[in-house]
Amino acid sequence: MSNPTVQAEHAKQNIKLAVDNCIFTVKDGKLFILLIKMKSKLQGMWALPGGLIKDTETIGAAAQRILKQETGLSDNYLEQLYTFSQPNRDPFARVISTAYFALIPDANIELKPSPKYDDVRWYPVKKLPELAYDHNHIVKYAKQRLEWKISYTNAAWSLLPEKFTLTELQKVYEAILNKKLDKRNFRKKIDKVGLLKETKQTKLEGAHRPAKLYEFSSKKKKIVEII
Amino acid sequence: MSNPTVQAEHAKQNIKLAVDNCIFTVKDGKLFILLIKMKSKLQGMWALPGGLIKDTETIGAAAQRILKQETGLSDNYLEQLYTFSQPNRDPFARVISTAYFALIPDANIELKPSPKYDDVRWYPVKKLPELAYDHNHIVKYAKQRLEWKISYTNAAWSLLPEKFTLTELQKVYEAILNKKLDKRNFRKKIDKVGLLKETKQTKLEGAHRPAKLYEFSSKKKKIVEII
DNA sequence: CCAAAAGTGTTAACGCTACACCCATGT
DNA sequence: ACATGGGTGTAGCGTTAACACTTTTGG
Repeated sequence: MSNPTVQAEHAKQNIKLAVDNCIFTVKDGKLFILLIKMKSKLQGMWALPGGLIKDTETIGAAAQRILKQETGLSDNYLEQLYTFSQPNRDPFARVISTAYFALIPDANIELKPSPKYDDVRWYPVKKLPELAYDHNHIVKYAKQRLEWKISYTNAAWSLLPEKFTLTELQKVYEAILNKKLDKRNFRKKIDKVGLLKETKQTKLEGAHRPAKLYEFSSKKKKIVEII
Repeated sequence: MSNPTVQAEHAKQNIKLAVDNCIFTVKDGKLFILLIKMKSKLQGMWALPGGLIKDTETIGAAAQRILKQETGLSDNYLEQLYTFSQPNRDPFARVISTAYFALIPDANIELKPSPKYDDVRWYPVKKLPELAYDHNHIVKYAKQRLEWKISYTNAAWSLLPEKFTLTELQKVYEAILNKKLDKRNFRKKIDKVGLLKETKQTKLEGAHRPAKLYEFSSKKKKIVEII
């Protein structure tokens, strides 16, 4: 550190670095996002689950750590979204936050509210409350990315259980894109992409023909035009 | 700051925040990136121009400030790329860096090496030297994004002067995508997108038919499938 | 008149969209 | 037998990719 200018700049900087997670799931054909209810600062407001990163971890690792804390899940689709840096985004300190977004399968997950928060809940993204900080803005950004991801990559797979029917898959797409899709055309495309394989099992649910169950032939992330 | 946990975390964090710019241009049908030669730390190595962000500015503003310092240019296409956070990416301190990328028009720009650096140069991206920190990695990432941008948005316009010929435009695409394009199909697509308007001027250059000059009918950023 | 880049249309293959009926099951 | 969602094919249209010759200029 022989350069005094750099040293001076270093000394001056007084900024904290955080991560905020946009954790999505689809349930009953509706898109949900995980929110927490804040204690202490901004008490009672809903916000994205997040936290400061540690000196020795990457931001991605921090996001994963927090995802696991909130949902118990690991090894999911998790992707850096954007770094938000408005100086006044946090009224209490200069905090720059890197947002991540994660997709988790239909969540009959035991949410375990950590002592850090007053509550944890899945909120339908169509009717979000006013969130703390710039989190409404972050969620808006995340929704756009999600739409893109689901249309152009195989990320949808992360929202489904191990085995699923084609109708369930289609419902995931419809929930995220917020529009109806044609059943036959949808199946043609899925078939063309060729990432699914039939299982011998079927799913019987209600008074109608049982549906074939499918699984992924590979779980690698791919860029594939789907819709 | 009533929560002692948060306070403790705050107190512990010892991370600096920087920005690194990937500034591209196309010259003579080749893609270039702006690099600086380092003084002091890692002396003699080439690196992306960057610097620490200030307590009162956004990261984007920092990127713009640095772009202006290096090239004198402002008001260009400038976009956040990714935030790189490997704990060991900077051997001297924990520095997390948000990379930006910028496109500037064919650069007969007076590069003014700031006293911070030993040299500033345009490097052809096809033969980059080994760069400082994780900058080779950042550039790789930036190249991918650039390919995508040029294919699916009107970002190419940022690489051209006010008025330009269709062949010049095509050369920009060919340089970035690193492949030849069909002249007639290219022009059909450009025409369909409808963002250009003819001027009455032509450009005469060498012993052949002069080319019509075009300009943009709008400079707004748009998402448009082009190639 | 020759060299060099500018400019210009057509055809064939492919992909996308719209659309309607039979199937397997539970009650 | 009927109600419910599962499952399947085709025709028309638009988009893309491949391809070659004429035009305008300077030398």
